[in-house]
Amino acid sequence: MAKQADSKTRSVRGSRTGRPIMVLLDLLGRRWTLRILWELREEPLTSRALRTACDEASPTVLQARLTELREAGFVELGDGGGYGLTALGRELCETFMPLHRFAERWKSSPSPRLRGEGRGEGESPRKR
Amino acid sequence: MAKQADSKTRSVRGSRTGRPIMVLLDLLGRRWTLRILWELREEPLTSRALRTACDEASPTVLQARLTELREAGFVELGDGGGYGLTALGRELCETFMPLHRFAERWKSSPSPRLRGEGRGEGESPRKR
DNA sequence: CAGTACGCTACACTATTTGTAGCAATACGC
DNA sequence: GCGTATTGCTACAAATAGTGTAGCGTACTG
Repeated sequence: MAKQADSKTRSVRGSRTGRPIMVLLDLLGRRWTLRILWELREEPLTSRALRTACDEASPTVLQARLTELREAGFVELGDGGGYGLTALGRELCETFMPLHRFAERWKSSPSPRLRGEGRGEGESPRKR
Repeated sequence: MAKQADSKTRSVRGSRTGRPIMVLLDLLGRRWTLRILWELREEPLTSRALRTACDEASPTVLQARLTELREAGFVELGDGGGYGLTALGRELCETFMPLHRFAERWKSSPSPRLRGEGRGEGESPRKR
């Protein structure tokens, strides 16, 4: 099925429009992708070190994500071994920096507790 | 689905540390999560409209993501029906705005073409 | 040569996502 | 009231993606 086209063109599920933001959103919305970028933000890591940093995620996915990220031009395999962000990848990562501050704020905010309001009225959350 | 604890506490795969950034990264690194936030950035949408906006994604995942996002306090179900971002969700979405610009720049940059450099092999293709 | 670390792959198993169908509750027109 | 349309939401089998463990081939070091 010729699954690999140019990583910017291939129409995976979640982005059939071809709009770059959608393709990017789809790429980043895969398991471990954001985490990998995050772990690589400071310094390059060897594949093994990256695996450790990512809570021992299975090498299968890591390898898959790393390949996608390399195709996208965000990550590269340094000649001495070890993965690092490209200039582009570093830019992308910068974009997520505010996320860290946001996460800190988020964890300390009160849990909204998901009320079944709207129209279910009263207090019957799941009765159907 | 009794497996839901507080969305900030539950230790899903990908975030066993409990560090908020990890939890957030894990939550956002699920399929459709980023897309949903993106589609909701302008105005609230009904579940059906959201589904249409997301290339007819299956209601199952959408519903799951929407619930997670509601538990996290990023999205809420308006009283008139229709999902919208909360103040917190809007903040989070702001964080991603630079992503749009980045995506545009990205699509027009040259494809790096993922060479199999690094170690020995000069041009052996990664066919499998 | 043995010992180690590297990038990467195989493969069986499990979890998540997809796609299609459909339900209950509300809102409108008649 | 009765149809009809829309809403949020769920069931469930099939497909896909991710997990976990093992191991390969290639450098390095001693």
